[in-house]
Amino acid sequence: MTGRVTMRDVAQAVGMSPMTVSRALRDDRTVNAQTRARVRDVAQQLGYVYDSTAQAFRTQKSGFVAVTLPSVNNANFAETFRALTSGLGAAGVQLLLGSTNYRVEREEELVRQLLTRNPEALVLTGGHHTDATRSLIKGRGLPVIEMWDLPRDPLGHVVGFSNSDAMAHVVGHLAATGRRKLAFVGASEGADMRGAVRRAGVVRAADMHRLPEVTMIDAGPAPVSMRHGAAVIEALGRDVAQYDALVCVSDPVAFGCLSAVQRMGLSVPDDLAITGFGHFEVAKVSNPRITTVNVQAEDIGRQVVDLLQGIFDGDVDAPVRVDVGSELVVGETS
Amino acid sequence: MTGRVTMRDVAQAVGMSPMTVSRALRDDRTVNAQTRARVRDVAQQLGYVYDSTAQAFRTQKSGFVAVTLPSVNNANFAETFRALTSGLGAAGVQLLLGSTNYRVEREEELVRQLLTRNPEALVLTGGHHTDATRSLIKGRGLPVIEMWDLPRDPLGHVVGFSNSDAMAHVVGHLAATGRRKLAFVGASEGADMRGAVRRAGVVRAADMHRLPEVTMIDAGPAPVSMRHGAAVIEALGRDVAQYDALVCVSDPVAFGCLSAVQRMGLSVPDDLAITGFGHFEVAKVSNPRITTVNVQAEDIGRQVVDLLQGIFDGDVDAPVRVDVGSELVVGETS
DNA sequence: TGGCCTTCTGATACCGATAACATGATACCG
DNA sequence: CGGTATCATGTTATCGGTATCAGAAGGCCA
Repeated sequence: MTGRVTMRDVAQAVGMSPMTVSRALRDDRTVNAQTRARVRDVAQQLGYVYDSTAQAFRTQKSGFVAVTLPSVNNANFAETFRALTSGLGAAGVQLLLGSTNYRVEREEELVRQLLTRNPEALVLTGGHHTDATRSLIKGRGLPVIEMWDLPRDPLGHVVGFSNSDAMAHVVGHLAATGRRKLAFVGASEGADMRGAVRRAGVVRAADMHRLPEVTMIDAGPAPVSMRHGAAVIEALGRDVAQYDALVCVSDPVAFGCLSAVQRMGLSVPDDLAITGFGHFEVAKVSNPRITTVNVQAEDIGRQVVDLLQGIFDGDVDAPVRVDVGSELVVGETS
Repeated sequence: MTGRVTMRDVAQAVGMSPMTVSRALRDDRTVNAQTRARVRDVAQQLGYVYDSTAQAFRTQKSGFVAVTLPSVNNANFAETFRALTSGLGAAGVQLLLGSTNYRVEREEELVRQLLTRNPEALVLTGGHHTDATRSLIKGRGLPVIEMWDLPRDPLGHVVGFSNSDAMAHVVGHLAATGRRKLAFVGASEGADMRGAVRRAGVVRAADMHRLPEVTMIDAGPAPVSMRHGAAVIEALGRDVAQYDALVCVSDPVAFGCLSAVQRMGLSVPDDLAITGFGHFEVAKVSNPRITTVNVQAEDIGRQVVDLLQGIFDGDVDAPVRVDVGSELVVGETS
């Protein structure tokens, strides 16, 4: 019934004012060293727990950075998130995470919700948003970073790479090694914009290299993963042999395809090349290793952290655009 | 300079008191329907954004549930988290996520930090905590749920399964199919308690089945994944053929082992059986499919949501213990 | 007509920390 | 020794919602 322990209680116990307690707990040097120590001791004894909500309210600084990801269940996004957490955690900032399930409407809802927590910055994955999302964000003085893409018309800062260029490298590599009849394996057209950009990149690059039209193989609604890759190839059966190469939207999909292709007795890369995207662990360990694109998920996270730190320190005025690039990693499937 | 838009501003604009605005925005039916609509319109027009911090402060209800996970970059934990997010999001609760990197000291630090946000419940992964963590939690009236384990001496509620029993099933299966010389592939002894429990389960079960002593193969500090499994087997070389079966701490590790074993020309399961844990996607798609244990990560999340809902509704008094069980899934590697 | 109930709205205080300013005690200076 | 700098602490007001109680307006009944 005594309710929670507040600074007032601690103050009373040490015979000082709450203000002194506040200062002591924040290690303010204007407070006498002995007093500081005593306050800390007593606070500990009383089981005092600092109330960040009250602080956030009074100072109008929440200590939160809001982040949206399409999905946590994706090693690359998870890696970015990990880098964000450890980088910002050191700065005393907590992350507020939301996942959009690859849908911009869901993102809108999330942003609406996250903004009510008064975050000090907003980090969005991707550069496609609903108009409502855009207008929610604009006007407010809130720093915004879009990551994992290089949007044409950014909301604020950007840390990403060109999905389209990355795919062009993959297609260039395949063309150079004599592959001509390509199929792209990805999610159904629809919500997943990053997937769509990759697909478009493949088409454009194939065109540039004067390859025949790229066949689109639909592995189902996003997110698509190993089992979808495997299922769609199983459904296709031996017909898959008509292609020289399967260009997959991600490594998990590529692994699914690889596995299914091998099961039907075809040889990779002899009968057919397969490429992935993202440099997931499975691409390095699978047998054969999958040709893929390294996107430096962790680096994206780190760059975002650096940028945020600069913003909080007031060192950033103009919008920043960081291209972390990407890199073709030739494996044994091509 | 005008600062943020508050309820006061909205109230002024509609010529009513802030209290009425507050009620209107919360859809309180005691407010006249027309007034409600008008308030909403005006709020929208002024770009008013509700301040959850102020609400949390005044009502002493944060709208947060704090969750700790060993790692987000793990499909099973990510799946549990997804289930929690979608289940609790519907109830208007937001998740505060922290990852412990499989270390109890890090968990302690995290819990300390999370508690300052005044969460309405705390969901921890696993049943091993530092004494400081335990005392931080006890005493406070905060509902606590430990998940993914069935701890002997729980802090509060529990939703999990027996890692040890699950491993016993795996070993039983191997013994029944004539495997005798087992090796366990897992992380170094140390922080990861779930891994340690699995290891102990294997040893005990092997003993029970009168198998020779189980060899421990150390794949490095937690978390161990595909590449660690592959690396440790590569380092072992053909010596691996002395075992009848590799019992791996997780599916990714098992896949790494499988891949390395295949690369050196051995056949699975003819020369050697391999088992995993967790029913990860890779186990279903790999070639051959990996014998594993299905742990229903999503179900754990759902059960935790149900439990929390019960707690918030005041329907739960005594500590609840839910065993979601686990199930051996025999694949093609054994 | 008076009394009472229903419907809607307002006034006030408060949640816990802290910014901003004020104050009391000492020390130190020429 | 008066005056000013320095150090340590206290006082007051405030951040933006909302619980609680009070009250005005209108309808209904006997």
